Amino acid sequence: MPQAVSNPVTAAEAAPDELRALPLRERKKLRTRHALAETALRLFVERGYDATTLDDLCDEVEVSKRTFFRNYPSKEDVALAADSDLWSAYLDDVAALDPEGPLLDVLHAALHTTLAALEPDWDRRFLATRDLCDTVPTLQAHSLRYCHDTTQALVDQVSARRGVPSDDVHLRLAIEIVVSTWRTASVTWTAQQGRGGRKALTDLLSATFAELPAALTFAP
Amino acid sequence: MPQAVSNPVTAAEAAPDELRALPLRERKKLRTRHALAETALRLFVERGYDATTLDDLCDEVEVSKRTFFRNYPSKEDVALAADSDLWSAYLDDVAALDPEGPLLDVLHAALHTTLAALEPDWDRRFLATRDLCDTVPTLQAHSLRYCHDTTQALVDQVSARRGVPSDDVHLRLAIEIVVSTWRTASVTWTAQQGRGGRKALTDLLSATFAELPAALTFAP
DNA sequence: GGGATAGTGCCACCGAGTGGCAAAAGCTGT
DNA sequence: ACAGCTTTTGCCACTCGGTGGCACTATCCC
Repeated sequence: MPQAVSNPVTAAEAAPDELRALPLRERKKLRTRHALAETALRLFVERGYDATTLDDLCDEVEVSKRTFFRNYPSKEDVALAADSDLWSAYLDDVAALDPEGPLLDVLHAALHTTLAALEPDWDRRFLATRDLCDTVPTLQAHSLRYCHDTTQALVDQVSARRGVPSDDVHLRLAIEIVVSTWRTASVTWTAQQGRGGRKALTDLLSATFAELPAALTFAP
Repeated sequence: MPQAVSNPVTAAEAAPDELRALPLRERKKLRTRHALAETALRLFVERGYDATTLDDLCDEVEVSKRTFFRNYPSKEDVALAADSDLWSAYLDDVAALDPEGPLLDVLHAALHTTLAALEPDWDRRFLATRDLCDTVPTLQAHSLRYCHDTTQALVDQVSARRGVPSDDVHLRLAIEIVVSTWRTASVTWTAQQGRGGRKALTDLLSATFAELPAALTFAP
């Protein structure tokens, strides 16, 4: 009697190295997690976000809806996995940093570090996610919530690290500006369909940071 | 046989002046709109956002759920009516403005104009809304979407008005910074439970704008 | 008055999200 | 290899937010 294999590894997406280390159970879980995010992004782009039900997605990935919700708290979150990857890596990187010098420069530099370390196909996923956000209001909303949560987490982290009170206006302003600058750079990059890849994005980021002083006195 | 009055005016919230001008049908509709927003805010604060179902709300206001959705597109939107009031008034005010001088100053001044013109009880509603946002993630998300939509609308408006291309980096940066500054001031105001009322809020806003240059070079 | 024109209520329906429990898969010992 | 334990999964029933359709009522205009 042939054994029913529940989660076979397809030849295409074989052995992702680091996974080999983990126990089998964890590997399986991570694999369905990735399959869910990947398939969700594909379906959302192909058929549209609203037109794709979670039942469709779960059919495609061959898991139950219950399993989906054990991996992602909501339909929005699976669509925004690329955002989540960015911000959680960024928070880790900033935490691992030696916080010397002007805050804006430190956070700017850390962002470059984070971008450089993301997986190669993050570009594509992030770009697709941005397109989705531009057409689906609730995705835009939740994407902005990620920014906001990151802002708050950064405020807490920096305030704890250096002796700044967490309600310091300069602290919050500076961090809000960092995130706004990132968003502006990313909007510009997205507007040109991500042309130039990640290098173009990081260049754009630096250029946008450089324009901050001029923006304060901008008088068209 | 006693006539069934569908929407009687309670003594407490009588004749709001300007409404008298409108045709009866519109007046009724506006009244249920206000009742929905007012009651929703009260119930959300009293019982919690998630614990309050739309059926509860509709029972209280004595309208059908269908009628609710003819007035507000979602549960989030009725909770964020105060945000919506602010931003739509702001967009109108900026549109009616003569756009001379540094953009940041113009938009800052317009925000004061808007705040001064809002109804007296807007303070209370806005403060309650902010508290809700701090505990309900989806409200936070949709509140941020309002900010983002306003940002985008301002970009379009200013770019059309003056000869600036709508993808100009300075333009977007400046407007993002205005909104970030507002959010920072409003967070500070909320953190102290809105002490000092609207005057304190506008003072805080000016003070926060004044700290922008210092924030760029902030080095704790 | 009477007919056009909203706005409303009701009903059936879909999809997102949750709780509970039994089955299965993986991880131990021996 | 097998029994016993833990973790993960699948299934079921359920709640609630949100939509479409249609009949009904209230307002408006003549």
